[in-house]
Amino acid sequence: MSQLDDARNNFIQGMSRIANFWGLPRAMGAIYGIIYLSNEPVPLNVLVKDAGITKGAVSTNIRILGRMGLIHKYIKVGDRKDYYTAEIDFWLIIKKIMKEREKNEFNHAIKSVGNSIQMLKSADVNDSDPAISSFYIERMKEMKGFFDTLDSLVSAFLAIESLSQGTIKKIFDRNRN
Amino acid sequence: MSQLDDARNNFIQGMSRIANFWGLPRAMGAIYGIIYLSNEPVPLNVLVKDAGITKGAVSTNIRILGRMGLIHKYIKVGDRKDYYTAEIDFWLIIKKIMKEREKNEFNHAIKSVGNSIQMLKSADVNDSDPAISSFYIERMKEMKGFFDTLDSLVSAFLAIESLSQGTIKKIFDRNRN
DNA sequence: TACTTTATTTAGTTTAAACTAAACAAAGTA
DNA sequence: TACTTTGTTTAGTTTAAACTAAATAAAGTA
Repeated sequence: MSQLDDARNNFIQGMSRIANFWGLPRAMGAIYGIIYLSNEPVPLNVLVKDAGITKGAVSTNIRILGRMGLIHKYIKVGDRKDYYTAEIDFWLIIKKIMKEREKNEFNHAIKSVGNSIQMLKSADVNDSDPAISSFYIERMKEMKGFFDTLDSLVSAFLAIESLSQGTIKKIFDRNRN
Repeated sequence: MSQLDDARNNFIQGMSRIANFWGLPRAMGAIYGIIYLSNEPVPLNVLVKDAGITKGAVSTNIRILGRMGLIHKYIKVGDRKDYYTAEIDFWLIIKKIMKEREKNEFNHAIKSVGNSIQMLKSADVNDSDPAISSFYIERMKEMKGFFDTLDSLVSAFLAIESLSQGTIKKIFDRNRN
């Protein structure tokens, strides 16, 4: 086991932990780490060996990684194997995930806050305690405001990042030693 | 079941889903939702009833919510019950979570990327392929740069938000209809 | 056509998290 | 002191996710 391998293993382990932190399978993090640290497209059988899981598990994990835009399928002509490369533009990954948030659970949940407000606003006045109703509306609006601001924030940054590759990084790099 | 209750249930359900999305117990989201939508401190027995889980489960969930700064314990004199109130300043919650990130798993994992780079830099030159080593370093630095930038970004926003309450919200509200 | 190689799907197993039920602890009250 | 009320801890159960093993599919090759 060379020092290079040690560093690589350490990195891959870190990716596993990050995945785990985000509620994703540890193996998914490891797979991304392996592909990310390869200078050539990686076939499935290598992932099976290096991540230490079966074909089936690699297959399902890699499909999800692909959907999230973290990896890309790469096909070599005259070779039936599927190869995979890592997306290395992390801002692009975030952008893709944000774009697809319309469809996802998190967005749906956030929207339900807006729905709840609407439900209260259109509630029959005679049938509901106005003090409670207005308290609910106040609290819910507070939360909705926060989510909307967060959303604007992220959108703004991704827009800046689109204008000129690496803008944000440059701004902050100037302030670092 | 009044329209008010419908809206409340809808909101609490939304909180459960958001919790679930972040890899937290659904019940934890529900508990926070219940407390958040109460204009007075909520005792444990109400949470048991409204969230539909046992005392034990409420007890453990509420401890974690407290650690995350999402709720606060509130003690009434001459009353042995513990009551709970919701922290409604979400920026403060983020700030607290960020401050405690030093101790947490995510930060540890991110640091491991920096460690891996160090391992490569201090690797015995004679004992390692320089092409692979420099490729590894390049990739790892790319990722570390991204994490550092993200970290700076979040810190900057929280600093702005600290300077004057609600600054960010105001900036974006101006741009909304 | 039969055989190989590869990826996906499926059925069943393992594992870990979150819960319940119940014991326990703490602290007041009769 | 015994009893009540409240919260926590613990042992065991349930559940859901992620995995393995094996069947299946797909597609090329002899």
